[in-house]
Amino acid sequence: MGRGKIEIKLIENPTNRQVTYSKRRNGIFKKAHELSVLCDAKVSLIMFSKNNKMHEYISPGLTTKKIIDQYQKTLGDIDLWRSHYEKMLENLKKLKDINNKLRRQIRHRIGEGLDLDDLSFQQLRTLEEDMVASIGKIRERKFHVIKTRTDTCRKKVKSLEQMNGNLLLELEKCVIHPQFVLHDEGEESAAALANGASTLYAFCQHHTHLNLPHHAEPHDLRLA
Amino acid sequence: MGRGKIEIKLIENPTNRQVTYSKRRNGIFKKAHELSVLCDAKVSLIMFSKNNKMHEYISPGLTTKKIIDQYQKTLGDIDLWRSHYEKMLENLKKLKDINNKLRRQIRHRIGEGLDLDDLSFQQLRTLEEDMVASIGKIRERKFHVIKTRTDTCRKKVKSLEQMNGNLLLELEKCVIHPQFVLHDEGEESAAALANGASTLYAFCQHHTHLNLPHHAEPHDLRLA
DNA sequence: AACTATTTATAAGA
DNA sequence: TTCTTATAAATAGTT
Repeated sequence: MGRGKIEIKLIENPTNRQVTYSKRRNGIFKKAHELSVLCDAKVSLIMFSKNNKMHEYISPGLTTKKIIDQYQKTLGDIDLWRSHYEKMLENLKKLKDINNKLRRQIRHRIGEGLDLDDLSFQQLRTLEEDMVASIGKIRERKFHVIKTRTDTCRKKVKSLEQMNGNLLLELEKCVIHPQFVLHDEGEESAAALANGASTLYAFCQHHTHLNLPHHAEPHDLRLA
Repeated sequence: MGRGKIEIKLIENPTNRQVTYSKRRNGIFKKAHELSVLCDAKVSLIMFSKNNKMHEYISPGLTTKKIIDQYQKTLGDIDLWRSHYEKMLENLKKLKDINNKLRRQIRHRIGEGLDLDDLSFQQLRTLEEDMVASIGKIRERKFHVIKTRTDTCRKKVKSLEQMNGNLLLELEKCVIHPQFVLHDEGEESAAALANGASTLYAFCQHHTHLNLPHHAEPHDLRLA
């Protein structure tokens, strides 16, 4: 009904669609109202546009709630909410069961007395074997972590030793060619040089001791 | 629209009203569907005739429940059901979370590689210590079970030995006082007695071997 | 939002 | 109910 016939399929043009929605919505509301009056029918008409704007019509003297209540009552036992609700309850129960089983499993693995009581001898043996295997895996992982750590540490040590060696070489050059050191202080250079060199050397030794513990393992390793 | 114009007021004639209801209902449903398709709108249309017959239309791919939910949400209705429902959803989520945590804990205790990776060295050590302690408890329980078993077994053995002894004594009595045995068979009693006695003795010995293994441990114990 | 040529819905009759 | 059909009503495209 209009200038041309249209196919009943989504109107792609948004403006067009919006206009049609608006016009037809009014048309439907009018028809709903006419039906309500002409036939004394109870009509609930709820609609959401594509952009989720809501519009509703409800027969005079009624509320949407009343209609919905009657609707649910009519559907009776096939009550959408009830079945949904019951499914959720079931789900909750299942999850709780699973939870309890998991907890029990953990308590078994922790070795809690009361829970061990309901394991058979055979089950105890299996559990023990499992645990031994698991501990093995955990230790493996632990040793891997240790190894990684010590490797990293050793690399650091090596690079520091190298650096130390280089520094010492540099220092020796300074001692052999005093003109590169303390040249600002003029006549005091000899004494200052002797002093400075020994201090620097001590410094090197000190840091060698602190940072390069070749034989002492780190604290964590002793605990392992 | 029809042969004549009608006033929008209750149709008094019931037949007429019913016919109009039927026709217009179809018309409205058709319009509702067209609106759904043309404008991608969500439409819920519920109606009750004067005699409470229900009819509904719902946009394709939707349920009346969904529409009503959205309706309530849109109105911001602080619907008891909704809050209840949402609490349940929350509950479900929490349970799932707990579930996952428990599973993770178990996987740690089982020593699953990927899950161990996210434990620190310190955590690994703690876990290992825990496991060792747990294994200790499991072993304790196992040994307790073993002990109970062997004790029970020994008691059985003792009582059976006793019984055996008693039986043998009884038997000896029979041999010494043949009048208590086979007295029904009259003249054949002497030969029967000799035969019977030896058979009974063999029987005892046989069962002693089968049921009283003093030195061999039960199968389960060897596996422990 | 108003107009209007057309299509669609439907009241009344069969 | 369903079909028919004259007519009222709705509305697509246009302004």
